[in-house]
Amino acid sequence: MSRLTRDDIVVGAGRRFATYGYHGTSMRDLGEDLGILGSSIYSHIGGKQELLVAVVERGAAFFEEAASTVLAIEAPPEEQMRGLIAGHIGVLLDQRPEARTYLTQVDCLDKDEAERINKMRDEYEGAFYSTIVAGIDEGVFREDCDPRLAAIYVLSILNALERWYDEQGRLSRSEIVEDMYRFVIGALT
Amino acid sequence: MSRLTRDDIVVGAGRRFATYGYHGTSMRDLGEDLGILGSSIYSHIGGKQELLVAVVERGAAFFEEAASTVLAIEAPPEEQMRGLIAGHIGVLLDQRPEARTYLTQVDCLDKDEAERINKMRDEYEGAFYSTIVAGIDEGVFREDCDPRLAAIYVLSILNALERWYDEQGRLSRSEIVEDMYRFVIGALT
DNA sequence: CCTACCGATCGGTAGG
DNA sequence: CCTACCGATCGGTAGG
Repeated sequence: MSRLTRDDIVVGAGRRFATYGYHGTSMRDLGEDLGILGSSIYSHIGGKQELLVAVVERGAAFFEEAASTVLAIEAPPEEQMRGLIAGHIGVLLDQRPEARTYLTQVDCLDKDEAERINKMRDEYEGAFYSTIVAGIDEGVFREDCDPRLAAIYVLSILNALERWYDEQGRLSRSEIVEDMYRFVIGALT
Repeated sequence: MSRLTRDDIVVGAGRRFATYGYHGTSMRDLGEDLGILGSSIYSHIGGKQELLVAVVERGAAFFEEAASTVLAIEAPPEEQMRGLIAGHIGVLLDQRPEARTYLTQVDCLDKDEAERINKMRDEYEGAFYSTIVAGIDEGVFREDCDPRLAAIYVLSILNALERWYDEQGRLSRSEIVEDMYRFVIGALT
């Protein structure tokens, strides 16, 4: 049993926040998960709010990295969209606590922090938006479609996955990617 | 200033729960909104949890009523889907506090209540599922589409609306209905 | 990372 | 619906 690091605390906080929400988590709950007292957490971090910021930032970073990896490779819009969908689902399922906290606990952040995170979210949404616009410009996607709304729709489908997907269920991860890709491409073409 | 009814309390609770969440709302906060003391609320209801149940039940009932109104009218699957989309958006925007609480605070319910509400949600989802299956059977919707997943996707798009739609924004309600309908029908056909 | 606390706030009750 | 509380729990600190 060695001492915990700040990262250990942030990871533990992510798990709690994802399951019980920010307001549903006490520092004593979190301490119990980590095997220390609630008051001991304060030797690693400044406060509960700082912990939420750290978790949400990790979540945002995972999504951004996935998107920039996809956008770095030159590919037709359809393939880029497939990559964005696969990447998003990967983050959602591999980094579930951070992803979920990022998606559901943003309005527990202080005003300034919430604004910063929402800007990051808008940038990420931009990856989907640009891909759709490129598809329209190249004539492979329908023209009678508002790309800004379409980007929101695609992300809505993706983000909801975390609420219903069961890793032990009948559908594999790649089946989900394939089904969502077909649905989205069907809507866009 | 006449005395408040139980319904007044439930409506007020819906507003608070929708904005700050169940755990982010104290009985004193709620009392302040209503112009009474937190402790006075207990002359109308048994406890905070009972209040959440009442709000969430109202939310579920609004959606169910909208769906059964649509399904009561015989119509081709495409038109039925348009009705379900319009009805869902209507509830989401006209009953925003209850709808939002229903969509986001279910896991703050005690286990038995949560299960009951989730069954209601599944039934509601069934309206979308049946419509999609009918469309496939009649040959107007694509066959290579999992109707169970498609129903989830459509509801995912609809439910997310509450997070981004601005009543004062550039898009009218009927424009949203039309755009979502076109996206969904594009994906299903 | 623990001991020993702090003031504030929580959901809720008794009695009127 | 208010007064006057209750015990429990909250986020957080001082000092080691």
